[in-house]
Amino acid sequence: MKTEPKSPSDLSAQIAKAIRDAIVDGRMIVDERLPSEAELAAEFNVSRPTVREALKRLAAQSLIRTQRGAFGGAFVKRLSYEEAYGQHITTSTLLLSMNAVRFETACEARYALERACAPLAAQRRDPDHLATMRAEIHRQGQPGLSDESFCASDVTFHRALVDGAGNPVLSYQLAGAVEAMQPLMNMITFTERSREEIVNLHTAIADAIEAQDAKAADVNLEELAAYTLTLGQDAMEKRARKST
Amino acid sequence: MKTEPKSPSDLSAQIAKAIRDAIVDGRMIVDERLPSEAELAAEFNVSRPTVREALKRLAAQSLIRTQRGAFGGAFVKRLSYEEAYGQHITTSTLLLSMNAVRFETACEARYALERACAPLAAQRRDPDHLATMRAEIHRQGQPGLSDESFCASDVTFHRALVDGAGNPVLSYQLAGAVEAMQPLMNMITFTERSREEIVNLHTAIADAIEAQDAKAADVNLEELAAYTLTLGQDAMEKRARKST
DNA sequence: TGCGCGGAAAATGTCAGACAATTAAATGTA
DNA sequence: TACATTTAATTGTCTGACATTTTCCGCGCA
Repeated sequence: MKTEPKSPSDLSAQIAKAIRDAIVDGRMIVDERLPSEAELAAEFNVSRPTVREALKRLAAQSLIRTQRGAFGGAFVKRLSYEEAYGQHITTSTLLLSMNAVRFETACEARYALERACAPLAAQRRDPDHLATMRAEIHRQGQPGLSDESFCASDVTFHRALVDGAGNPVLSYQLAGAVEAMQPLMNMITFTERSREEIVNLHTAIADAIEAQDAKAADVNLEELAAYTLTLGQDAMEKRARKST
Repeated sequence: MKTEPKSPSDLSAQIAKAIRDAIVDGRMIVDERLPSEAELAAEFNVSRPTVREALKRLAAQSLIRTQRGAFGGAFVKRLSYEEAYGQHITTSTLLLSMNAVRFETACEARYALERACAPLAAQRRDPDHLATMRAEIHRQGQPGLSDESFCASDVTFHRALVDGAGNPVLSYQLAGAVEAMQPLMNMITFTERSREEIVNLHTAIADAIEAQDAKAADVNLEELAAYTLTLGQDAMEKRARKST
């Protein structure tokens, strides 16, 4: 665990990088214990607070966990799907919101990815996820539902579709695309008319999955993508007009 | 920026969360300056080292950047695509390596996602990315190329395909899936026979993109997926036999 | 008046030492 | 043997100090 680069400042970043590298390329394995803070401080010739800052950086990335007490310390942490999901969603959301990504771009990405999942979801047809989809469709038909709740339900529906593919790696990669769209979708005002349209398409998609008809699922997803796009563009246009 | 949860220990995590929430849900905007460490310490009733640990956590997620000197401090950082890529790739790679994801699962996810990009790449047919693909195909045909280099070239080829869709959000989401596969692919020994097969399929894919023939691209990607899967399964089998 | 130069000030980066809190192992006792 | 107690190791936090970097402001000088 040597390797001290010579970039002048930010010792804690250098130390974090050295340890991170050791973890990423397998020189340290899951649940292995790191040296104590005092030992690391001695090893890198820095003070304990500096080492601690480095360790906190790694903790923020879920690379280590710490235990207090005797024979405690920092341990290499097994990255769980849940934590990876969370990090990915946070990053994706920020990426979209901070870089003023166009609605069309995000929408295109999201539906392209979802359409990749649909055939697998149809093939596997998981009853749990199908039930979730049906439940969310029902909720979306309730009158008096706020736009935000409608959006949240939409996200849940699509997450169920993605998870229905039964591939956790796929679910992880797509979690970001689906969830990060929510803030953009929240700008849309869903009229009764558009809700009906969406619910119909959702129903068609759920039916197709249930019937294991990948082709039909794809067609309806494509239509939903096109429809969402027009809704989004209308909303963007209205915002633009209002601000001028 | 109040909100102090009551979980007992780990003050720095609580403070980091409070600030992160403020950034994520837009109460702080890009390039806005955070209070100085001393001010934050006073605000949260903790010492400066504790505040610093919290800030380092945020820095590790590229949420803030710091500047030294007068009128320096911590600023909300605009998350760039490059940094988001990097974080996503690191997380994806660790997720796969630490959770013993089956080769089949990762492979299925990767090709499902790539097939989602292919129609867009075909439609847009970017000359730069096409040139990259051709160059990598040429490299893959060179005799004497190590397995590792072959893999690296394969990743570059597929990255070019994905980037060819011309959708940065899509590229970001897929970067993890493509790059994180590399360690798994590196376990495979590529015979001359299998390299030829792969190069042929790569060529067919590049041709299809160039001809804007989405259907042909999809078919060849599907075939490549199936072939990669058999290669991977062979390699896994050999490893299993060797270890028994 | 205009320009460069230097010091003051503000902020982060780093260090040293101390104490508190927590936990597991070692030790002692019934 | 089983249980309670001590002890040692380790992280969590605080205080105070100094080093370093950078900007701003005013001063001297042409």
